[in-house]
Amino acid sequence: MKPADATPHPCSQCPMYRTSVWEPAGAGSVAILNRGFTRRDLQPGDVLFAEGSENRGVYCLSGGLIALRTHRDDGTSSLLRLAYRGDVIGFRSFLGDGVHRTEARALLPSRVCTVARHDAERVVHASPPVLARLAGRAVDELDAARERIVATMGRSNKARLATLLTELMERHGTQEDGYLRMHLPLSRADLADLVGVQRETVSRLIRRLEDDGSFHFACREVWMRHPGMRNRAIG
Amino acid sequence: MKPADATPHPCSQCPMYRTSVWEPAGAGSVAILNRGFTRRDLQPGDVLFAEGSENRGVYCLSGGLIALRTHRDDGTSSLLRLAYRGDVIGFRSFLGDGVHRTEARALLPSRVCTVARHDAERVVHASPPVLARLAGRAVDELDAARERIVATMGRSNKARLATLLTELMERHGTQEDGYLRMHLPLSRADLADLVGVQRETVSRLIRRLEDDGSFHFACREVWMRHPGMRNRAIG
DNA sequence: GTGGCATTGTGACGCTCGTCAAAGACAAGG
DNA sequence: CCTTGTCTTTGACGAGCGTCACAATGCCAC
Repeated sequence: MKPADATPHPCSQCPMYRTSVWEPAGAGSVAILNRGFTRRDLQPGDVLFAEGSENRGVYCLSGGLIALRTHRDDGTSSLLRLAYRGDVIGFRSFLGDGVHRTEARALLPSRVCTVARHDAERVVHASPPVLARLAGRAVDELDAARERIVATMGRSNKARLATLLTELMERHGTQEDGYLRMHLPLSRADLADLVGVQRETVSRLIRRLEDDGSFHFACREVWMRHPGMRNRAIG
Repeated sequence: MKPADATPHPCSQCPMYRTSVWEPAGAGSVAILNRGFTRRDLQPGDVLFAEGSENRGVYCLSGGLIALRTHRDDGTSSLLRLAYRGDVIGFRSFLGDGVHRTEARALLPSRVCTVARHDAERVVHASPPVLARLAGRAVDELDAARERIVATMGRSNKARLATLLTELMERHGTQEDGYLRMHLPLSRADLADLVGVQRETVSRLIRRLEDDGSFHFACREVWMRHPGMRNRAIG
């Protein structure tokens, strides 16, 4: 039989390996991981899992952008979270009741690493530190949700939209002679969900941000004044 | 030496024992639990832990009512959660970075069972199912926070206040010739925090609920029409 | 009782946002 | 080309809410 280090950890080549939830898996768990590990590429619009469906595994996003939404009975939906590289999704239903309460849909071409549910359960059972990391992810999500609640009560819609755009710019923006520029990965309706207002209001908030000179919009193209360059307007 | 069952589980007499996070503790962990287990009674206004303080343990509420708040830099605060009997608090910082992000303050006379942090860590290490239950609690909190976000976007302030009052009535109300009556454990400011509006708006929402005939208020005394008795007004 | 102090209710005002409606922009498909 | 559907913007209107101000109430210590 080969020594244990002959079966490398499936995430060992991943840039997010150090903070991966699977990183603490013991030697025995690595074999399970390798068996239950699959990769999948998603195109924009592809659904990784549907709301109400049964959990089939724990997903780790190795690249791209995935939106987690809930749908209300009146047909409207709420965008609850954006997942980027290194984020783990599906752990809520994995740790909880086994049923997804959100829909995961790709907004950009994305790649997810999946550990099938049964194998994930075995790994968690054999390597409790993996469970501890999953719990840590749950706490992070809880913090984010509470931060959103607090921000809703304490800051104006315009300020929250500006913050959201700044965060998006950090992830999707590119430098362009003094400005930051990005192609918005979100529709106006999605922006509205994240800020907590109606679509039309987002249009008006965008207009007011442009009036302030901090942003310039052309459909989904956005220019933003570099942080620190507060004296020049855009456009 | 006595057999293992000579040291009973410290929660074994608790009405919430079956769902307690400590219930799955193994025989060895029970000894640790008994050593690190303390009870504490809180009076209204007493602070169990302060925002920004270091986690000193995991707290299980065996009775009463505790409010978890965050404070913003402008001096205002947000009431994030109400904890009742059986709820576990302090696990966020225990599972996370070790620093409380909320303040826990008793609203009613309360009793908390505490497992000191060091001992809790040893128990979790020795009995992974305990960690799984803590993770489950984190997921529950996450669900509650997301539910609140979704409700904020999808329902009117008046409807959310009515829902909140109904939930409070279920816990604090007593039957009174066809009505439910309770003494509100929350100030108007706290109600405002939970609904997500200003204090004055709560006063006006209350007036509108009274105009509808569904509630009657006298300071902190509240009467509510019994669910199903929709034909009679109150007052 | 009296004097603070916190809590609560009320009024006025202005702004923001939700809602409804309509029109333009754009891509996909026939 | 036109049609269709989706996304986005704009306008008009009204209701609701935040803000400020002030009065009323209740509570507690003295």
